[in-house]
Amino acid sequence: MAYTPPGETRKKVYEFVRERILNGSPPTVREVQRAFGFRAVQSARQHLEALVAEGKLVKDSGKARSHRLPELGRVRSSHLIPMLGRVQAGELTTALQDPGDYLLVQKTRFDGRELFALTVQGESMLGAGILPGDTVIVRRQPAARPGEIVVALVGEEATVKRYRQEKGRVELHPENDAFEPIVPREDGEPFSILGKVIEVRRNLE
Amino acid sequence: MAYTPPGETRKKVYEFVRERILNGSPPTVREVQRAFGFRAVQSARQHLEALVAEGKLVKDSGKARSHRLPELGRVRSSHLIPMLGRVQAGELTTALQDPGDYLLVQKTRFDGRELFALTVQGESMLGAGILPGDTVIVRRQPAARPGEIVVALVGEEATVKRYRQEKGRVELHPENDAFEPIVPREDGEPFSILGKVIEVRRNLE
DNA sequence: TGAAATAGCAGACAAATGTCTGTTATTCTC
DNA sequence: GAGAATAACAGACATTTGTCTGCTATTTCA
Repeated sequence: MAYTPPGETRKKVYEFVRERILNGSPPTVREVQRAFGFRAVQSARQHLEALVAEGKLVKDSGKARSHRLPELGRVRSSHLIPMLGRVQAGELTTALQDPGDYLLVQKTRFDGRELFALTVQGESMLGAGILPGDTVIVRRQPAARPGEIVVALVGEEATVKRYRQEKGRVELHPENDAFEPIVPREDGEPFSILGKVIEVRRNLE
Repeated sequence: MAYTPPGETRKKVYEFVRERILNGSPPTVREVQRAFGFRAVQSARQHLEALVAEGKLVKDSGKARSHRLPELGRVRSSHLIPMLGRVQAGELTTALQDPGDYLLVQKTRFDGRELFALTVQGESMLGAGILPGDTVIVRRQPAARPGEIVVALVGEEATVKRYRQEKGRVELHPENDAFEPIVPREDGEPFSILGKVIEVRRNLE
């Protein structure tokens, strides 16, 4: 590779490695070498070592593909959660509408297996800033506290509502005057709580 | 390691590898060996090969740490984008409020470097389902099409509004009757478009 | 009981990968 | 222009890691 101004190649190496790390496969020294057309392994290694010295990368000495991003210690730990298309009655089966649909979320304190995502249908939660087409990320749990937004199974349908306790009984409230609250009836369909909505995402592109 | 019932260890190996992959460092065969106390490398390899045969894992033959989750091939490709605290006048400098704040987004067709995130302040976009505290993900671009939601720099302040063209001039419209549209004045402060809002996220936890 | 399947072990080899020493070319700075 | 700093190259060695062949033990099932 021809001589390049100081810092120029360094920066590109960083971006290359960063990209690879984020995509789940940190490169080997020789992969960096090939990617940049260096004729010597050492050329790649030089840049990598410098980046580690600068604190832009972290490395486990001697191990293969061990470059990491320092920020990932704080920020990474991502989970893939399934996009559920339909929610089957009773048990929440992980029946995927499109088996290829997964959502990437940052792990905080919950385990990824407890999470799933749904696409919102209908306008019953407009007042809470949840629009049709929005994606809600849900943590499975059988109960909720008043005021929380939940996904509940009413009959055979999954619905997003705000959980409330009125006059000693639980109710599911929409946030849109055009809709009626759902109250449990002795004769009619009961409802069960599938989980709590912990995040809302809307794609505008 | 003592003999275990068929399938039992296999399952644990899968979970071990899966966890490691999701956390960004796929294990080597010998790391699996050590993790399970196998006295032979082959014992670990046997399980890994079986998992690949079952389709639960994917592997690049001959390469170190090359086990992957099949889903990731379709879904991964993530980017870390910075959370901008303040937006400085004129140029959008990447001045981070909290340098440790990054957001993980799935890459589609845009480059990660063109993206940043902002926390919404104020209620001017309530009507569009954008609430105070929401995070908007923005793609940097100097112009927009009518109807798109943009982040614009008005004076020294960054603001989220809907971009419109009325009577032949561009305007920034809030979606809340309590607020007035922003129109460019010859005497007053001009505004510039920083980028287009491509995603809205709200944390409810 | 005996064959088939699965689990695990032993030891080795080969390829991939990290690391090292030394050299040359280009740019920057004083 | 000389020295320092950076970039790139050459060739080698050591370790890590993937892969292979052959073996024993336990379980399953006909």
